[in-house]
Amino acid sequence: MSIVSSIQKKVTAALSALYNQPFVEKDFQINLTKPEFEGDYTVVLFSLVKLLKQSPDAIGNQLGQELIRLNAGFFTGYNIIKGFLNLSIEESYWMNLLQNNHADIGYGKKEMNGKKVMVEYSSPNTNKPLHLGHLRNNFLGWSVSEILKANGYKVIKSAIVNDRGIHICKSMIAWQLFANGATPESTNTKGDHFVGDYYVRFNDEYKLQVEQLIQTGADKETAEKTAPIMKATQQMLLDWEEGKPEVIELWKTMNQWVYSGFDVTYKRIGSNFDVVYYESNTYLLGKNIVQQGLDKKIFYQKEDGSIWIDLTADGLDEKIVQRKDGTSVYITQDIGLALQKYEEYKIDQSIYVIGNEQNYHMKVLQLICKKLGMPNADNIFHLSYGMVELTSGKMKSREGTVVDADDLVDEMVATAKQHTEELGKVKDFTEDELNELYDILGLGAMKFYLLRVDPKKTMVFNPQESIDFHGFTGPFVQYTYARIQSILRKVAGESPLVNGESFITNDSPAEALLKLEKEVLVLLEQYPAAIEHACIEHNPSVIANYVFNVAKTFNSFYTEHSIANAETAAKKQLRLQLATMTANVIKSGMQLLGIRVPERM
RNA sequence: GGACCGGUAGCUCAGUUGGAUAGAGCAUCAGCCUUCUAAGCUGAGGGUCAUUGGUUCGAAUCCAAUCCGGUUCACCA
Repeated sequence: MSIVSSIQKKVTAALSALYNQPFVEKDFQINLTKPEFEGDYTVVLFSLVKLLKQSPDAIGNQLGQELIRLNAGFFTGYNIIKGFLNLSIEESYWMNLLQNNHADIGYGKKEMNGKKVMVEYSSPNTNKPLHLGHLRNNFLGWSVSEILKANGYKVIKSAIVNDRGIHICKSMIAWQLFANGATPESTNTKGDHFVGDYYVRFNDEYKLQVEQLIQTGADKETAEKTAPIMKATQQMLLDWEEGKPEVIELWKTMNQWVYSGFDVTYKRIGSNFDVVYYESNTYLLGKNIVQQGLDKKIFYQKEDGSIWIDLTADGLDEKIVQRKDGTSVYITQDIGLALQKYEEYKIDQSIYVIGNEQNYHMKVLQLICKKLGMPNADNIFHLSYGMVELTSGKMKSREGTVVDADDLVDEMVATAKQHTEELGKVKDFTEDELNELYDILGLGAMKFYLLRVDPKKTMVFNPQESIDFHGFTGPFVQYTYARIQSILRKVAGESPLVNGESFITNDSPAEALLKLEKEVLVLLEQYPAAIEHACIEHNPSVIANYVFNVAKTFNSFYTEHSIANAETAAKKQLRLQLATMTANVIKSGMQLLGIRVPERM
């Protein structure tokens, strides 16, 4: 139990005893005491004033005395300033916290709770390579999965691959027209980039044809519909749906190119999936659901045969669920897949990591699932995240203003290399060790950068300034870890110091905690709460901010006080444990973000 | 036009259930390497929390209106 909730309990008990009436935690508030005042935690008294009709000072004094009377070994004193009751905590509490948890690698993580969650993320299109926006999605999906695991959930990571449809046919047509049989191998190009180039090529050609048609007198709309390359693409989609062998063959080949490219990127950034759904397999799902919905009169049919649902009573629009030609639409597939997920895995919760441009769509999806009476429809959660914009504006693939994922990774790793070489601290590393370090640092910087911001907010990336390695960054946190490891390595060589040994012994009683030591401890105590908070909010930035705070606070302590050359043996032992626990929390927290930490850097 | 999201320091972002004098990083300026890694530390300057009104002991936080920005409202996916 966290110290805040344990104080809450004690205060509730004391109040009930004093005033002979029941109190709940919401009747008052517990905060960390501001550093300028004496004390550790503060009870805000104002809300009690109303309930008890007494002055804040009177309540504060009664409560303070009662708390100390009931918890003699826990609270050591109190003071009241302007309606705030500041409580001081017995030092042994912090000593015990450190003593009991410093070596616990699983500190802050919960026992398995028997619940299953599916996290769907990444969900790429197979017509172009991944860009910065996809990276945000991937890092978020991964991190949220790790956070759920740390909170005791069993997590199934899934992806739905958008491998069919008109956009896929566009790159296929362009390849047929312009490639002359070129392949990723023959051009020495990464497969996803190779296909993406033809997608761009399609758009260039299409634009050209539309302009030509407009010049010969066609209006814009007709031109866009009748451009030969577009007509060919539409024909190809029909051929694909009919299963025409040469189209299927080309489709398979080109998708395979993309997958092999994606594999490289996913491996590099550390994404993987337990289940991969392909839209070419799922796009017919949901058709029988439409029939059921029609029978139950949740859906209705228009004269032309198309099937709809009326959501106007819920403040939304009317939504089509099946076309007049009997084919299913996007939302129908999603309903089908949602149901399939439940049936296959019996999941308690289904999380979709999808950009906020789909907020409306996901709202509709959930509502329809509810109306259809699907099990667990209430436990569908859209983890909606904001776009990554550039300082110059939005990323647009057609205007060539996308930040390519592979390029960015390369750049980050190269920057890591450059910094490392300039500093010259790891000259004895082997080639392999160096490359691993560059990866850890480069990717760490990138992931931290994308995860430290609240997911739901649109964020801005400046390609000129790129991503920093100083300050509120991944490498800053990694550096703190590496420095601690350096000390621990050094001390491990000394005998007879045993790492797990208590710093409180009979012949050397515990010395008072210094201000900076205590600050670190107070923060470390909050780690379990941070993990829980991050889970409830589905928000990795909680962890990123927390872990930065820990690193920063530890660094202040580190420059001020020596660990290996502490004043006394007991102090040394305490600080070694403090450093160990800090390192463990950093490593654990970074792992929740999908970021590795180096032993040296 | 309807719905949803956002607006906090020059820039990028925190800010818990409404709590004490609104915080970090970058950038700028001034310091700190003979002692555990300076990718670090210490300090300074920098704010009409978009605006106005309301709720109350107390508002960046809640409510209303307004302004600005974004997303969305397809027989596309």
